[in-house]
Amino acid sequence: MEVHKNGFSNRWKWSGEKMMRTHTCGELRPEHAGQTVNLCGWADTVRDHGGLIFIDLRDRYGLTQVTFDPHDSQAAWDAAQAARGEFVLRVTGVVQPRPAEMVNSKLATGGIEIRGTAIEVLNRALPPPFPLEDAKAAKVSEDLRLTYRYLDLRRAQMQRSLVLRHKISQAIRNYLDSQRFIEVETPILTKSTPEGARDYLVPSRVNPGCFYALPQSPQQYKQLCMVAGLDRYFQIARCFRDEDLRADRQPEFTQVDLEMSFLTAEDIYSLIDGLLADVMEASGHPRPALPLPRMPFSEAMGRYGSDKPDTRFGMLLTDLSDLFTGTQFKVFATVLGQGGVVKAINAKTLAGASQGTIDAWTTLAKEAGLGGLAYIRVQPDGSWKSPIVKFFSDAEKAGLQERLDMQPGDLILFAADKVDVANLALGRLRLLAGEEAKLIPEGVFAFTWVTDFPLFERNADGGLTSVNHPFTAPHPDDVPLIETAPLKARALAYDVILNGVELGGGSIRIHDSELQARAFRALGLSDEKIKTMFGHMIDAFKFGAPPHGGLALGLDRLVMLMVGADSIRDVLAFPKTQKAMDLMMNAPDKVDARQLRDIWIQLDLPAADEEA
RNA sequence: GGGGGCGUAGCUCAACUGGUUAGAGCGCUGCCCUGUCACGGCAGAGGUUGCGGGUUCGAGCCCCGUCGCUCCCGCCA
Repeated sequence: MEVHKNGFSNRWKWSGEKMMRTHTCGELRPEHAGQTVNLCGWADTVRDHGGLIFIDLRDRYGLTQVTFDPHDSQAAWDAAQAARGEFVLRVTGVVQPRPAEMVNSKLATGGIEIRGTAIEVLNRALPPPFPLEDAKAAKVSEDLRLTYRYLDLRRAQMQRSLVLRHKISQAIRNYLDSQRFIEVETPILTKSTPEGARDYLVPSRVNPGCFYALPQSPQQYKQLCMVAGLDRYFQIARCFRDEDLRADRQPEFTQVDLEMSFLTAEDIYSLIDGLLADVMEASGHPRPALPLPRMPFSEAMGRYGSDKPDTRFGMLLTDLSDLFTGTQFKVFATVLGQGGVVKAINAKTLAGASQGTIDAWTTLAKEAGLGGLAYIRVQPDGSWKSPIVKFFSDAEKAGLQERLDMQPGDLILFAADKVDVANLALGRLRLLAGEEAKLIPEGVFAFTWVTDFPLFERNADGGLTSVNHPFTAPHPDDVPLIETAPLKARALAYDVILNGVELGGGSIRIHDSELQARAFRALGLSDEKIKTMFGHMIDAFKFGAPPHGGLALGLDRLVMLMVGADSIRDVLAFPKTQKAMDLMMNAPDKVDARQLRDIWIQLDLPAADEEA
């Protein structure tokens, strides 16, 4: 079977006379010479030379040049004069190879052109409000592109992204099918739960005062699928979270959600390793070496200052606490005396960073909780320029020199604080400095697993929250810590990271109702609350729940990284703005008072907004 | 909720320190043009400088507010 450059097999062969087109605009080659063809598409450009008119006809598959010469057909030439950009056209003509000097090597179809004998304007078009050439459209303000998204999506670049997204979804489905997974759809109208993000709520007409929630993920359903004995479940599932947006966060997004029974974490790692390798291949990238690298959470935080380490470059955090034990430098001595740490990164080549840059980084370090940002500039002659080195002993200087491998041109940035604060601050600075120093290579795909996440963390109210979610199994060695030292307990939880972006994560779940109850109690949930919120899960686990676990991958982020986009908006057909608006549909919008009455909603808005 | 950036013709941008009639390229319209593929040439139309208020003899420019888009923190896996 012939496979086209666009990746789609050529399954269709038109011959019926009712068909509007015989070929697509990306298909014709010199071997089609002499054939009479029909093409349909949009006028990409119209170049009218007076006597001779060129129209580049465009569809999803490519671009084909059609010529209209009055000697071929006076009527077609007359009609072609009316064509304008983005008109929808159907042309009839004869495929003709181009003489060597007229071949357009930039076009897949550049070896031929169509000598047009008839043209039909299927639809006229207003001039588009912004240019549809990729190079120009990339600079157009995004709100305009979003308002006319159907035009933005005509661009080759956008179509490539959507096609690749489809290819990736297909690769994932094929892979999981080959691994005995079955795709199961779970409800979109479901129940609100207290953990996690803010829910999108949907009022119930037939149950006054009650609300569904849109799922933040199909988490509970997929676990219940395991209790049901489905063994291996997956779903390419839409998820909803009512939180503020980012370049990589939309209010609705898509997860590759999966769950399996009778497994260990190793089974998940190798399963997802294979899946990601297939995704890379489907995206036209080389398959990564397997198994993908792994590091424990403690190492990610300690060396990269992040739970989603960007392993494309070094500049790792170096712990200098032991070197400065007993130092005369009061700032370090005080921190160390209180059980804190002194850590540093070597921002290679950035000794010449402007004071403005250093000031900006200092501001950022303070936002991260640091008291200030100490630094050393290593001068071209190897000497150190710094407000703090005068406090260092010779031994301390020698130790720094050796551990940080300080070379002329280097900039050393110090953080002295509680370990979590120092890691977080240096982790952020590392990313900025790495970018500033151009240390982050293009076109590299650095995957890593982060394993052994903590089970709990302290929340703003001083209580405990699940790092992952409350069904996450503790590490078997750490079960007793749930009551005695919950913050020290590790979880059987893991994230998979690509280039510093969290692609997804998951865990082995608790399948024992007793252990699950202990975990809920550690979170400070009352027995009554456990029953109303999670009673169905506890009940289910009493009926023979198998050991199970799983993971969810952010499909939007995965596709974004595969196509090299900066935002998941670029790989979504119809994304929302930062204020969660759909500018094309103008959603959300006000609704009729009667609709509100039906669902028992009464608005009590500030006076300024009382229309509607 | 907080901090930063942006907002001038359909699009992308320019407009000195606040100073006369707000310009350019692309696009659009008309005419000319038979080998272009970023076609070319000539002519032309097109502006509530996001919106509201203020300062000033005078505001695209300064101040206050507001709206929209965007990046980040908080929030969110």
